[in-house]
Amino acid sequence: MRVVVAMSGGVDSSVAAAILAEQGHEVIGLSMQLYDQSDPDKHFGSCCSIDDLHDARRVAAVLNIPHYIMNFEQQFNEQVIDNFVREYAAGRTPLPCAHCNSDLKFATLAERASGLGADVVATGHYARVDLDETSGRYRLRRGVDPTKDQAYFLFSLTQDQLARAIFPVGDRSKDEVREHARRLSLPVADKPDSQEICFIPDDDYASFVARRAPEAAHAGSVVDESGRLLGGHGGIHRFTVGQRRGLGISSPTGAPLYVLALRPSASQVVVGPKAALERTVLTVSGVNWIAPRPDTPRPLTVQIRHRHLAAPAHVHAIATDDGSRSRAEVIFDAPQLAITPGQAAVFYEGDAVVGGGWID
RNA sequence: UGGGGCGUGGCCAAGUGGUAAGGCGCGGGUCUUUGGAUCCCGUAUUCGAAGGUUCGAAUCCUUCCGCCCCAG
Repeated sequence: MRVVVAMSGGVDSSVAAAILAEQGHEVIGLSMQLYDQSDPDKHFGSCCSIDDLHDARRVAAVLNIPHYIMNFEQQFNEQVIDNFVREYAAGRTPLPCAHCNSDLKFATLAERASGLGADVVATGHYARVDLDETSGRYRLRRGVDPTKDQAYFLFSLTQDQLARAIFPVGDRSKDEVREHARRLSLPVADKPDSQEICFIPDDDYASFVARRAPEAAHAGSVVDESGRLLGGHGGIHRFTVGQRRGLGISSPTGAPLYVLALRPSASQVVVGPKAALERTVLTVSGVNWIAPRPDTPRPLTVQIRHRHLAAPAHVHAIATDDGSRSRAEVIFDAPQLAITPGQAAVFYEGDAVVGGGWID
């Protein structure tokens, strides 16, 4: 079978390509160029920098597979970065990796793959996909390595996308993947794991947002739940629900303060004690159902951020104004801390992703 | 000059005789393909200065220094 592998230049996607090649597939390596690489003053983060593209090319050479670089600057800008900036400007906390996956890797890239005559697209994600014979639907499951599982970032993949997706490292541990890379002498075998936001060069995401959305980056006030003024801030985009550090304010009681909510229209940051971060109910929009949609409350577990231990809850679809039922309500059995608008709430049944959506 | 208040780590600040809370900030760590996210650890031998009382003082007394408010 002809397979396109999205190669980021990291260990995981490199080993994914290696595994497929070893299995005898006709593997084509594809890398996405996401930034304008012509500006020497710009240096980029952990994914898809010029160095990463070189790494991908070197790995492809070792594996003896063809490798192409496709320019995705415009799409990345429009679908990932613009969303990122817009969300922060609106007082929400974006999850760019999820957009990058669904909108770029499994949408645009899959399209290009078809152009190359490939049947499927593989990535280095720690997740698994299989066909549920009884329902005829594809299932998305967590990766076997619980410390590296990335199913959370893939919740918005559609049945069509899942049908053509392969995750070769999903049933391996990170250690096994690195070992595999060393055995093949892949030049990226000991490359550090990526982290942080790949398109923010210096960790200074706030300036990045302020540059792209100056109208949203104006000063405002920090208030408590009763509206009492506690201090000022340099822009609502600098904060996220649940945040403790960086407020620069001591509470009158001496207890730590956490961001409870952001009010973009008033440019207000609302803070309060940790206990005030607890919520039992949330709603999500833009829901993608991978398993059949539950129209009545169904017991599942729900994960509200990466690295959050999915918590027991009842989930059911709710109708929107146009009746499309693209929203859902989640009622947790026990209160959860810092449910953050803009993040994804992903529903699981065991290790299978039932669906997920964007927290309102 | 008279009256009042206050001086606790870089900042806010609790503590009024029993051997320096807490928060912010900062440093380090954990975690991490979202979050200047969370979480953890560290951060004043010393309480404006000098004396005194006491077994023991940031806390009581004396003097001095500095700041603030009111009066003039």
